[in-house]
Amino acid sequence: MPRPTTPKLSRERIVDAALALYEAEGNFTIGSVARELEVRPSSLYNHVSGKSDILDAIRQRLHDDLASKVNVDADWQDALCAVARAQRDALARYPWAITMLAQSPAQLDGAITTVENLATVLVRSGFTADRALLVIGAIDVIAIGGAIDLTSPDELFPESVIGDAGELAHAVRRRGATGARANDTFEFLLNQFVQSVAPMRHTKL
Amino acid sequence: MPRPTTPKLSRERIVDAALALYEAEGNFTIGSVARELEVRPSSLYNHVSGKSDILDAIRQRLHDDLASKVNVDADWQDALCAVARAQRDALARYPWAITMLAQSPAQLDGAITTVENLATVLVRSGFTADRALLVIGAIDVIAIGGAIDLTSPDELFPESVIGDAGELAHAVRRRGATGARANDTFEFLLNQFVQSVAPMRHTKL
DNA sequence: ACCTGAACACCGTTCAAGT
DNA sequence: ACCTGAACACCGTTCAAGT
Repeated sequence: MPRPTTPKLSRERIVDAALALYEAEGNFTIGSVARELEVRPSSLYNHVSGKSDILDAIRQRLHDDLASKVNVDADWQDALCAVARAQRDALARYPWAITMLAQSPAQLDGAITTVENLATVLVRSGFTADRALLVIGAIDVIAIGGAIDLTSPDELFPESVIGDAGELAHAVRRRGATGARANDTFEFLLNQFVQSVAPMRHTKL
Repeated sequence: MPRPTTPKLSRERIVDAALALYEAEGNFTIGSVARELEVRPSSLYNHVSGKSDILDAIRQRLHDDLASKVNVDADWQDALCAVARAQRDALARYPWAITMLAQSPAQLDGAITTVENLATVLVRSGFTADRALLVIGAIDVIAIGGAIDLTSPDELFPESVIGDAGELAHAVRRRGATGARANDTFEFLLNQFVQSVAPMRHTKL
């Protein structure tokens, strides 16, 4: 049945399917997307120019997702922490995409509005524009690093490799089990950093 | 000429070639490695079990590289900064490998000795073991995030998307051009963090 | 306008055949 | 023990052929 009255495919449906497969399996092929949409692989090329086009669309969509999560109606500490957490969580959902997302952060879409909003909050709170940019950049680094750390194995320091003695052994063994490490690290770093920049307001560099 | 007196291939030579290709091109195929070594693709399978085996070997090697770069004969601030910078630089050389490296940090090799050494320095300087682990974890997050940030385009906020007005426009325009942004951000974050943990020594949580 | 089937170059991998 | 060539299943992509 070629040429149905209502098209079986659309760019959006293709990107949806690819993203779903990516979330579920960690990757996708043209063939798997086609199978998902009950279509032959070659059909996709009527709507997208190729796999890289699909990847671009996914990146676009993830960036929009990210930008929409930011609430800037809080004081500057909360705004910074909220953005950092939202970004880390969003990035952590798609660990395979972290590098991809970081490669072209602004440019495309809502990413820049996030930055603009944050900058406004910071300047309003007494940061110079230069310092605001530094702080925002640092928050980004924390979010990205935290996201990757979140995808690491729970025990960054497994028993087998630590042994029973040494400074680490005891401390590591004291810690709760699952997923806690990356969260603790992230919150610790984020809080330390945000606190540390508080004195930067209204002072000369 | 099958079966030369001295083998043309070895596991080491294969990994060397793959790593070189990865550095140069950002990826490698079994075929490209074989061509580099003037051999047919199937020959490789006498020395490695497959492409994933080569990737594992590369990861192994990068981790060893990382561990060897750490000097722990400094005071704790310098030790932390040195490790962070060494890790960021090493990771930045292989942006494609960052996720891969972060996935299995310890386990394999010298990575754990880096952590042990750092922990020793920190505890000697008055940190509890628990806090030392948190600090080391945070340093890791900073290094990883900083490495990815380093691979981002120089202008995280390109002119085209910023416009002429707004808080950002002026600050962005004031900044020097190339590669400076990521470095500034990294050093800023690193210094802020290291300073912020100084008061943690010899105090109760 | 949109789906299809055949075809192409390429990929990783296996394995019997050579020496 | 180690390299080779043929073969396999799979990948992304193109394009003439259908309606």
